[in-house]
Amino acid sequence: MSIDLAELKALQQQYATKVIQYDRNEAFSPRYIAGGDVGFEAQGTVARAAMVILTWPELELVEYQVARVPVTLPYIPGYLSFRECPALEAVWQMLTIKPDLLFIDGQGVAHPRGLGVASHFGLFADVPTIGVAKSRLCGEYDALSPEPGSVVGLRYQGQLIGSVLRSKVRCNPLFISVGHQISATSALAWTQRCLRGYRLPEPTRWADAVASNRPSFQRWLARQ
DNA sequence: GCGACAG
DNA sequence: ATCTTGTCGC
Repeated sequence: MSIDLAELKALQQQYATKVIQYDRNEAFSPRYIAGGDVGFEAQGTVARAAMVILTWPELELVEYQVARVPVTLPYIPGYLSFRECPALEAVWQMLTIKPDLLFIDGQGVAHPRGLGVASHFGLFADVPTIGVAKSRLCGEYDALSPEPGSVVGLRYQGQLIGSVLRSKVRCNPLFISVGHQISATSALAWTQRCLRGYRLPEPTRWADAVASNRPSFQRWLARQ
């Protein structure tokens, strides 16, 4: 049976109206901040989602989980959340510690219909989320200065939908956008606060390390 | 019709 | 995303 994109599109438009783009609670001090990422294996037939729990403000890894779920949809630009959310939901339920804030690898509202994977999952899990993408899906932005820390707005159809941040020198910028239950200002601020000298903020960096079993994660495992 | 296009 | 080694540069 073929994929009914028109149906998924209608769902996105419906879900998008439920996304909260302001802070759930002003000036909150999170205890745990999480990161989520999804990879694929077995010729792309299985989605492998990883989530990590870090303490704030130390940003030390205290828990990680990995879930494998059969893929039900191919990658179609603009419909990524339907492909990755099932796996993200699976790892989410495995966590013994639920975070106060979750960073997701991908767009939040910086999406043609305002429902990137960070927003879609935040809505489903009812948790504040921030979308941190490594490349652009839609929108335009002015040239970015080479200095780390420089930021410019991401616009789409006359609206400000996110921020383009040079998190590290000589690295391509990050595309930050509201996921759910957070303001655009806070989304950018928390991303900056979670930066520790690498291109990716710690939550997303660790989630990627776990999902891909990178050396940094292997070393952490050995020390446990 | 042509180019763009998260992971 | 994934397939994959070395290599140039800070």
